[in-house]
Amino acid sequence: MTIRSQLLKGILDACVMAIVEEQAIYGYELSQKLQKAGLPDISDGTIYPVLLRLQKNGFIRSEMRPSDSGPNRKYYFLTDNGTEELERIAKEWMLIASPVSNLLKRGENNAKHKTINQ
Amino acid sequence: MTIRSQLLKGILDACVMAIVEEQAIYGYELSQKLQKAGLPDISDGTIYPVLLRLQKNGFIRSEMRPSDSGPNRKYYFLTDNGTEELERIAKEWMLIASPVSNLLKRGENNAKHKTINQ
DNA sequence: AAACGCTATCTTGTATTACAAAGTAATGGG
DNA sequence: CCCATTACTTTGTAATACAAGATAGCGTTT
Repeated sequence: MTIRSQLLKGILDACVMAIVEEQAIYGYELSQKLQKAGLPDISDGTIYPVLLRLQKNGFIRSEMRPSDSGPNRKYYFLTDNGTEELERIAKEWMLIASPVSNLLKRGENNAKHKTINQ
Repeated sequence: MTIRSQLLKGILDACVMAIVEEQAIYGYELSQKLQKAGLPDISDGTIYPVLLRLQKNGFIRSEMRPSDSGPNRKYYFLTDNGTEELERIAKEWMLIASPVSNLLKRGENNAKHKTINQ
């Protein structure tokens, strides 16, 4: 498993909900949106389970619609519960991301750090 | 499992390494450092497995030292491999954290977003 | 029509890891 | 001697990103 996989844990659901909130979207298009948003190479084997999970939990709902070119598409919409959940996760994210980013900046020049214990 | 648990996945190792890089430290003290850094309530059931994993992978090494009050302490140091790994994870973190934060900002006012599909 | 490529979705299995829970052990104070 | 505190370890569980594979509709080319 890659580092990236681990970093995405838990936050991918919120990313998907954030995109669905902006506009109703179907799975295949979603992976392209994620790519544009700066999260490339999220495979459909990842995305569809996320969508199913979100729907099962009542955070999104779906609606089949025909396509001009190709098989039917399942469009997803954010529910009210989904909006609440998204807000909750977004808050938690900020709470975690901020201190982590600070820690990982590591004071720019680490050669300086020679503590008593070293 | 909480949202927070998921968000911490994969990044906790790097946080621990970042702290160990600053100064040699033992497990018990580490949880207090994490607290101060803005990551409270990381239990020892989480921290010690992290330390064991990092050591097994050669990213940190340890050294027993007597304590003035209580049992001996196992101090941890970052290895050269650890420094490299930390840098790798830090880069990946920035790559993920930035687009995620953007997505989760959700354009401040979402009431406006009424697309054709809604 | 047969073959192909693209669009689109779903399912199964695996590896990883935060955390709870429980246990072990050393020290010093009462 | 008991107990609190410090300090470390082990075991088990739940959650989830992803690979891999299966299914199927549509248009274009052969």
